[in-house]
Amino acid sequence: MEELGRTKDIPTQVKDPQLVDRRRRQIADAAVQLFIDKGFHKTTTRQIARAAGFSIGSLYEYFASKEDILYMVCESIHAEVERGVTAAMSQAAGGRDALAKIIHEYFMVCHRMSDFILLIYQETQSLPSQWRKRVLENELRISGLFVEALAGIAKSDELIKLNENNLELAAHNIVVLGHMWTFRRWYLSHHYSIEDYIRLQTGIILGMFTGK
Amino acid sequence: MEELGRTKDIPTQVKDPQLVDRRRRQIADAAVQLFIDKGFHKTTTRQIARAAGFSIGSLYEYFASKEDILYMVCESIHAEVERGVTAAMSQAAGGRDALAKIIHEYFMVCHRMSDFILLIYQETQSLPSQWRKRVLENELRISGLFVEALAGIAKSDELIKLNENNLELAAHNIVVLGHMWTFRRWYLSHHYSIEDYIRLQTGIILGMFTGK
DNA sequence: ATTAATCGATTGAGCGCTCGTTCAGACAAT
DNA sequence: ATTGTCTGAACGAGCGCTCAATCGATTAAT
Repeated sequence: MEELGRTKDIPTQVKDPQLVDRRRRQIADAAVQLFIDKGFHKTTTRQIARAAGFSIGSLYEYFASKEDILYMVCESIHAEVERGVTAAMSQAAGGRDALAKIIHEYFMVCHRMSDFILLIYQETQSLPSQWRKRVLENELRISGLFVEALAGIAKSDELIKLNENNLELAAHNIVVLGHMWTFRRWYLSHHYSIEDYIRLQTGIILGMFTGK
Repeated sequence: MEELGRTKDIPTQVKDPQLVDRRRRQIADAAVQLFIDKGFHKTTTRQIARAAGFSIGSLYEYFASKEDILYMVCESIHAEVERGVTAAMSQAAGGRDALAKIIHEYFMVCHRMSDFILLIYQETQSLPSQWRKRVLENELRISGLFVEALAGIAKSDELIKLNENNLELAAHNIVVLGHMWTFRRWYLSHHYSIEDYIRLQTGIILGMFTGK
């Protein structure tokens, strides 16, 4: 988690922008772990402040509300996921192997960010509506990356069964099957290693497109 | 929602078992709607009692804690889903059409129970651990129904690519792609009707198994 | 060089309030 | 009179958030 999302819309009392950024990073890093461990509602603002290393008063110099903190956490998670996904895609060449490669990289991102992705599934509903909307836009933008990638691959390969609707839905399926490793790991991780999971799912997913 | 799950383990002060069942049903029906609308943590016990039609004191004759109510709600949702799924499977004959039929029925269950399934995704983490475990067992049992169904179909059809691991994972995939309609409906329902969704996904899923 | 004034950043006790839960008593049925 | 059920006022812990006070550093005045 090296970069905050677009959080410039969150108001603050503090003048120095660099300081704002540094403090918000501290807060986000502390908060995200507490949210993962105990959930958003059972985490108190005092705990966040203490974990971040300063007082409750200071915390409210950088945020207007507890929900603002959750929003920033969600933004930074999505920023990190998006970075991972774009990195995966820039590495990929063309054709079928490219798809397998992208799936592998993306699923590893999901594996690495398991707790964070799960948090978004569980706590997005706790956001005020205008920020929930933004978080869903992030989610959609990430899915869009897969739509583009699939479209590119479809051109350079004989993947017949991909008309427009089909392709979009297939992209969402891939995204969600990556998430599945996070929200079903209570079962999956006891039966498959991540590499097994990726190998099996890749086979199944490629089957989606090559079926006669 | 016509039947409670196995809730006999929830303690109560009240002697008459029929009354316990009736009151708990009242409470569950009231609570589930509040939980869906506002979330578990933002729903108060007083609101639940009022919506159920009696006082806060009575509510605590039938439950020991707010979490108990959530547990019963989750149980009854899973009971309803399981009923829907078993009903779908008992209708199905054999072969490929059977699979398509099961998918159709199951996805319609997900469509009908959208809010409820979403609630389980969001609030399972709020349960005390011994009950969270039970809820996940329910989820696993439902997935198991699909494993059995797929195994049965695999015998009576030429679905080659289904070794044991593959089959189990494919079952989970179907379950999750049904859930996907619930937790991505903010996007999907604006682009596909439920019938479109089922038709497209069925094509994609069948491709999973018939790939060369 | 020393002091005074100013400023942004930080603090934490405390405010007002809500929550989940309890319990002493009311009521109804037998 | 006893038992089973229901009531809602009362409790007190804990919440998000505020704000008057303080701190430390930088600047201005002497």
